Amino acid sequence: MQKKDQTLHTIVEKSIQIIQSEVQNINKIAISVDCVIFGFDESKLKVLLIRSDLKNYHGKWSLLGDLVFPNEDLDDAAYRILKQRTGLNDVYLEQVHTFGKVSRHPAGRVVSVAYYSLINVQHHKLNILEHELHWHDVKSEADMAFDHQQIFDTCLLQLQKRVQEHPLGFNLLPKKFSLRELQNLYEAILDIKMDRRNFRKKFFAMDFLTDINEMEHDVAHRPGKLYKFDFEKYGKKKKKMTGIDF
Amino acid sequence: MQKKDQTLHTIVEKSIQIIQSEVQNINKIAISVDCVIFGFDESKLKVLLIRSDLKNYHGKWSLLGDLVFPNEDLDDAAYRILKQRTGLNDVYLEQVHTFGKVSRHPAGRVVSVAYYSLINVQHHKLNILEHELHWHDVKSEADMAFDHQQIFDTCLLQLQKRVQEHPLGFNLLPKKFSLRELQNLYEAILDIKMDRRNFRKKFFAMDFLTDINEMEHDVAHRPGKLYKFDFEKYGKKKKKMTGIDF
DNA sequence: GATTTAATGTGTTTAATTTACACATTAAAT
DNA sequence: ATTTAATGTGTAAATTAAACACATTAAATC
Repeated sequence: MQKKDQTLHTIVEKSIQIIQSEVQNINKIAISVDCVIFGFDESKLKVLLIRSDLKNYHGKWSLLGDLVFPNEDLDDAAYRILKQRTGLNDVYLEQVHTFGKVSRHPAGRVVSVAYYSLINVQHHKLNILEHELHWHDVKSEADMAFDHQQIFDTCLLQLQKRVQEHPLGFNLLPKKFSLRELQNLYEAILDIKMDRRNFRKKFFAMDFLTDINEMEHDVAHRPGKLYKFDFEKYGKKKKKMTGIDF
Repeated sequence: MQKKDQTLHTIVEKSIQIIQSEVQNINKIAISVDCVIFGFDESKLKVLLIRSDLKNYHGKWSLLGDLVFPNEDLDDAAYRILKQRTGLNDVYLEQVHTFGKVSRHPAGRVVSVAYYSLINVQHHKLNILEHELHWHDVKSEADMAFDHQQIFDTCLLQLQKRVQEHPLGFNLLPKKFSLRELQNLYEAILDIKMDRRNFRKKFFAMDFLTDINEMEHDVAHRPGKLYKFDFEKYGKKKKKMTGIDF
């Protein structure tokens, strides 16, 4: 355990050196990506955080990020981090905002491009204990390093907005899900309660849910039917969004 | 004229050198901002472009951009460009997306943060002829350098979305405007026709337009009433946007 | 100054969407 | 057999969006 801490510390220190060599003396700007990785577990929206081990930020939580390589596309850097930390390919990933205040990073000038990502926690069983990773409930405040709280807030707001306009949410669920799970998901993301009947009516009216004639198992009450989201069908219809409303 | 061209050419070559020194040898990443500056004139949505003078892109149009200084906040860099090119302070400015493909810029690795800006062309009478600046109608295709077409498209889409959710559009209009001008603006931005009566009804129902008891002048028909947008009143109400719809 | 022109200003009806709301049913657990 | 905790279902009311036509006004023209 001590040895692991030592290793971590070394890695972190090395990272700092790299960042400093990026920005010191030559007085240039380094670029990093930070990923807000969302998961959904036990009807709660979670975010994947890692312990920071920088001097000034010891014990604080940090988003998952890294410097962008000079010969690496920005998006590829974000995918690399996701792969490293979760072992997952083909995750939903979306760029949100770039944070570029001069003094946002203690090690020097680092401009950070923020992404959020949606993963199915069922598929992700690895690496959590290996690194000091932790699924944090978004409703409880985490003590975050740097400007990571701001980055997180921005990404959560973006997710809340997007999830009402596009069927992103399904990336957080298993392929097969009940309508209760779907509603719990929306309620967790938007932090509101919804009427069950109207919720169901709305989704059935959209006509993108396929009844797969299976039921829930292992629930201590009447089991619900399971559905899949028909992405193909969705892709064919395009919604014209027209309506001034503010 | 030849002399001006010569000067321009020198400036451009110097820019290239700077960019190259940013990225060559040391193999680092440079950061730039590119601004999509929108204006509204003669009932048409316009974008401010400049002639590119890079070898490979001679004669093509380019967005207004520059490298970010190492000790300069990202947003400040965007404001600096706007001030330089339009002479305007206090313009509406919003970050949209960061473009970071390795090979997007011919001079080396440059990651560019795209912003769009909304200005009132009435206030902007300067600098157009000085530089090779040009207000380009967004509905006619411009032959653009680099990936600037993509950056522009992304920003226009963002504007179209935002303008339906927030009262941004007024930044493109004079303080006092008629409802026809307002409708022309929305029709130009969204590239659709709207019903005049329903449009008026909607804006009156919002109750953010102040009747200032003035009329249009110099129109060859019955003059309309002029209004102001009450930003203060708007600031007090906050719209809950809740409704899954895709 | 009479006429033409090109716009402004105004309401109602219909359709579509959203919201509010209650009870019988089911499978598992006790 | 009973309790528990959820599923599954429909309707009425309210709100919002869409379609649609005519009298009025000031300037420009004849």
